[in-house]
Amino acid sequence: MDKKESILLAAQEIFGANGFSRATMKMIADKANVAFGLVAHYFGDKNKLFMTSGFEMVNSLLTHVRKEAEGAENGLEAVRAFITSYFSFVMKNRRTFPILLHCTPFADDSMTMDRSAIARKFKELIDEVESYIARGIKDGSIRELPLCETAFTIYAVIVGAVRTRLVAQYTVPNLFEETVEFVIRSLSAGSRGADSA
Amino acid sequence: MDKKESILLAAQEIFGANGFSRATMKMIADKANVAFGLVAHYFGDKNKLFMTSGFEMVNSLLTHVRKEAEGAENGLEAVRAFITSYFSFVMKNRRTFPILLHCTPFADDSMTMDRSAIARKFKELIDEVESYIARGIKDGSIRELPLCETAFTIYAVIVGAVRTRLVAQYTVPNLFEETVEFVIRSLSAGSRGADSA
Amino acid sequence: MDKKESILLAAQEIFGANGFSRATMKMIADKANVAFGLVAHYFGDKNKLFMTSGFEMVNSLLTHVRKEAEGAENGLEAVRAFITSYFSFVMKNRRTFPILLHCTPFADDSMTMDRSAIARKFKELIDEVESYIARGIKDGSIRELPLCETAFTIYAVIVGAVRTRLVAQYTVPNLFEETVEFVIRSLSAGSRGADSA
Amino acid sequence: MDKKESILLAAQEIFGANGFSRATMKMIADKANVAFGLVAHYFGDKNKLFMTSGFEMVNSLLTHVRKEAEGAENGLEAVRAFITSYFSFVMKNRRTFPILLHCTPFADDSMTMDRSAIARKFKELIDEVESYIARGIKDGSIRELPLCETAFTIYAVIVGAVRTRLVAQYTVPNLFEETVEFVIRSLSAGSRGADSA
DNA sequence: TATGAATGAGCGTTCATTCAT
DNA sequence: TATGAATGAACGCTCATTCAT
Repeated sequence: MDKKESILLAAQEIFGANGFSRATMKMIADKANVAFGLVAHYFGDKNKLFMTSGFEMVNSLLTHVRKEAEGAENGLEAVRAFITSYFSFVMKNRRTFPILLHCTPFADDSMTMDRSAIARKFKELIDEVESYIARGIKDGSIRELPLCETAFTIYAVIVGAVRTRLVAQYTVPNLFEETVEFVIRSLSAGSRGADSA
Repeated sequence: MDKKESILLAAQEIFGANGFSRATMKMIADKANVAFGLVAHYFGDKNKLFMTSGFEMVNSLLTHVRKEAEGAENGLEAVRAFITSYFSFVMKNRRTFPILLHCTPFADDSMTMDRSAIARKFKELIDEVESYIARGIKDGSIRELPLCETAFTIYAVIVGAVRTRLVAQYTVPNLFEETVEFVIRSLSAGSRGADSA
Repeated sequence: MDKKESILLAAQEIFGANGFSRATMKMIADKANVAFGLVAHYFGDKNKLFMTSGFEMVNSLLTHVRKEAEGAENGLEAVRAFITSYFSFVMKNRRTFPILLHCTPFADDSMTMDRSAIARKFKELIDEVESYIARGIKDGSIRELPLCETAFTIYAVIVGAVRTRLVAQYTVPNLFEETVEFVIRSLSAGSRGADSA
Repeated sequence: MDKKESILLAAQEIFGANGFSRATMKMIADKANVAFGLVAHYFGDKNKLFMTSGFEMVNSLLTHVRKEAEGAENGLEAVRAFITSYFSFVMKNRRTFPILLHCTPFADDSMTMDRSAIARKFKELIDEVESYIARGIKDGSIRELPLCETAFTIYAVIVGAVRTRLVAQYTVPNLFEETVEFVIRSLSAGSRGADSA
């Protein structure tokens, strides 16, 4: 792994664990085992490094969830696949994922950044969900619901659950599994919701 | 309004808008129109002021939602009243509420604070939801569901929706209303969920 | 004990234990159990309080040592009585005496104060010693020695011993007793010094 | 002279002239003609800089006095050489030596520092004196005296004399010379003390 | 490509002092 | 006599940034 790569990885970990403000360039350089001058050399200032770190992560996430959802048999199952693979991506990248809790339009840290660029990027994820819902309504697996609001609500559920798991660290054994069922019940066109699951 | 009170109000606004790290004592003193030395005089250091600001807010919130939920006819309606009054409290206190997006076990900022005190305080809110669910299962208005996971999921939905509205600022016209229906559908014991609503 | 008196006592303890810079008006007010505004009310600013505290102490010391030394049978014994009573005064006032380690021309703290006033005050102590030496040379109990240098050296020995005991806190069991003998041996006109002791 | 070195020198002067509390990092940086951030860059915080400044000085002192005392013909002369060279070191380093009046177990400033580290360092000086006394008693140049108490008393005399000269600034022409004779008389095994001198 | 010396704005905090009550 | 609210200068310290090597 070359030094540039190790800086990016270190940045994701440090920003994820500390947020933008508390993270320092020196912490990142130390974790990457490079001279701290090299960080600026490759990535410019702190803001740019933060954005680069976050965008690289959200692109990985998008690639991951799209691949999992694309084989779904209907819209409802595509939503299920999206949420399930989202959570599995979170757990697989426990060390670096938290950068997205900071570099997100839903995050406090983002409030001093280039918000529109971040918002546009994350909108891709929500649009993905919205397309599954549209498909589900068409194929009959999802009941008639407003597209935009429902997509945002589903993403809000995911955001809330991930924060509960990674940040709040309350012990809730089957949180992720129950979150999936919670959503499916609410969407399902079939009587009695997700009982069959 | 005396100066002590105006400092607390200013602290809630400034912390809410900027988070702990970016907020400065000077910003708070300026907004409260007092000398910055007075802040320390009344509230001690920045950490204590942050905690005091957050706890005052969560206590107001608790009082508000409990009052609204206590007259509900059954468990399901109590959940509805909780969420509805939670959202109305958020909108009524748009300027000061955001302190709770930071002084929360679900917040990035809390990661350097006295997490257990915060976590205990917010647990009161989640326990409130859990009690409504238990009541709903008993009275037949809510289907059989795991108590703890469901309570946390509902709270996660609320957290996510509030963040979407206050932080992300995407334009989603009926987000709060649809969030309520989304939850009610998923909980409702009746066939076809919340169709009657 | 009235409040003014208790403030002075508290000031001596706090200044003695912390020195001028680290001592605060609030520490003094707290120890005296009075509102901190009262300190300034009675004693003016911090500088004046420090000087007042020190001068009150050195006057007590002067009164004490003069009374002990005045009955001595000869000059050498007067020196002995001076040193012995000086040390006994130190130990009897362990809590308040250390103000003199700070409000002294030999102290670091004094370097920003009105040095001449302090120097003049302490010169009274050294002049006292010098008068005993003069008397001893005249009555034959002390050998021929330069008056000024010897007086200062004796006072330096005392200063050093008190610092060793009160500040350095090395464990030296008979330090004060041996210090007295050390001085007497060096002064004594008799052959073989203080052997008779 | 590089900047690191000039900071250390400036620190010794500023700490020496003002003590720990009144000295400021800015004063030191200004005297060294560097940005104040550089002080922290090289020496960490104020406490560490103070300790480093003091320890560098005491090491120089130890090296100096040991070299002077090692050629002495007997124990008494070793004591004389120790005191004489101690005083000459003081005068040769008038600007920087006073740091040792503050970074000493006998100093008021030390009362908030890591006292044990300082105490241990200075004990080397006192042990040096003690070894000379032991040698003198053995070779007959020094009378029978308690080792520990006498060593501490001699060091106390030195401390007191240096304070009189550097801090109190009374005019006492031959203070250092008479201090040496004062000690020698008190130690000397020969009849009539140091009369031969 | 790689280093770390050097800078100084800006932060939280302390505290002597003043003054209305 | 007695109180403590109110002020702001000054402090130690952190850290992003620049730049010569």
